Formats: sequence, structure tokens, C-alpha cells
Amino acid sequence: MSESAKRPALADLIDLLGTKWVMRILWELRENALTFRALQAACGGLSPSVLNHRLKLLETSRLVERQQSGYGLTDQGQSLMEVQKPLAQWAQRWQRSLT
Amino acid sequence: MSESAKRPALADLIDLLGTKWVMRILWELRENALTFRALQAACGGLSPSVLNHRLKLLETSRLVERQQSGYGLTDQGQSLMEVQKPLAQWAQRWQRSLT
DNA sequence: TATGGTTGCTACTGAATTCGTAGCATAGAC
DNA sequence: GTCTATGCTACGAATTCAGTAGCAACCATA
Repeated sequence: MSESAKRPALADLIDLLGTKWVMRILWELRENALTFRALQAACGGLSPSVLNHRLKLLETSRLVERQQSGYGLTDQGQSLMEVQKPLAQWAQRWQRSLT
Repeated sequence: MSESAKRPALADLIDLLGTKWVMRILWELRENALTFRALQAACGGLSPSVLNHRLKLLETSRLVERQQSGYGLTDQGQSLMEVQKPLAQWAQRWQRSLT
């Protein structure tokens, strides 16, 4: 085996998206940037320390960046939400099936 | 507003997928069913109590079910992984961009 | 019958994470 | 100066997770 763990890129992404609040934050930013406090409120008032941690994580992952109007998705972040769009339709069918 | 919170189905799904280990478990079951212990090992040896909780959660969500050979994805679970496939390509571009 | 292996799962302790709230420092607007 | 909004830190309490031990049921084989 080589020195680098050769972990599939998808596995890393799954870990990232599987971290609590990460998907939610991306989702809340999908349309427009939000201030720290607005984002906090959108996420149901999660604690600022956790939000801060997640924002740092998302910044180093190049999915979120600081903008004039607060925090917003990078182009890459936008493209991820684009790829995730089919998920919305799937979610509706799924919810109906749970009745 | 109506009596039910009318929370978008996608929001519920995001909450579910944002729960620790949930995406990972679905990912590990993507190709074939695994026994409880094999699944535990595939997830890097997470504690059986957490795995048990997540499996119960995924069962009530109709994404995972018990099969002869252990735990496997339901048809619905399979279809979710199908929808998520474009994520794999996106992940590769993303990882390259992080260098 | 009994011996051994696998499996699904519970129990328990300590470590890590998150929640919930208070509050500070900075930066405009008035 | 005062007021408001903003980004963020601090800290104790509550929750969750990690890590390990072990049990009961189910085979298979002898």
C-alpha cells in the first residue's frame, strides 16, 4: 500500500456531509447568503460555537466563504447543491411512502 | 398556515442523512447486505449500541431491512443510492480542487 | 450430547460533543 | 454618546459516542 490512505473521494464527502448540521447549513444557504445570526436562526437556533466550528470546516472544504452579506456558498458549494437537486424529488416520494 | 408544520420532505431527509453514521451505513450496504458484525467492521468498528440505534432508525425509515444475509437496503434504499450516484463524480472533482 | 463458532445485541464507564445561555468587542447609524 | 446588529468566545449542563465485556440464541460438527 502507498503512503496515502487512498480513501475514495466519496467517502470523505460522505463523512463531511454526515457531520451534524453540515447538510442543513448548506441547505439553508442554497439561495442566498446569510449572516451568522440569520444562519443560526435558520438552523433552529443551534449554538454559536457549533455553528462557528461548522463554518470553519466548510470554509476549509471550499464550500462556503465569507461574502459581503455574511456567509454564502462558493461556486463549488452551489454546484454541490445542484447535484443534490434530484434528492428533493426523491424525498417527496419517500415521505409519501412513509405515510 | 395549516396544522402540520409542512416541513419540506427534503428537510426531513437532510436531517436523517445528517445523523452521524447514517450515510456511511447506507454507503457500506450499497452493493450487498452485511451482517451486523460485518457492517460494524466496515464502519471502522463503531460501537454496537450506536449501530443498533442507527439500524432501527433506518428500518423505520424504510431504507434498510433485515434479510437472510443480515441487513440490506430496501428497494427504496437502493433507489436513494441510485439518486446519489452523481455525487461520486462530484466528489472527485471536489477532492482534486482541494489538492 | 456437547463443544465450538458466529451472530445480534445489551450493559457499563469514561470521553467527546452539543445545547443553552450569557456576554464581549467591533462596526456602523443616529 | 447611544443604539443596534454582528461575529464570536466562554462555560456548565445535558446528550451522545467510543470502547470494551459479555450474554443468549442459533447453527454445525462430532
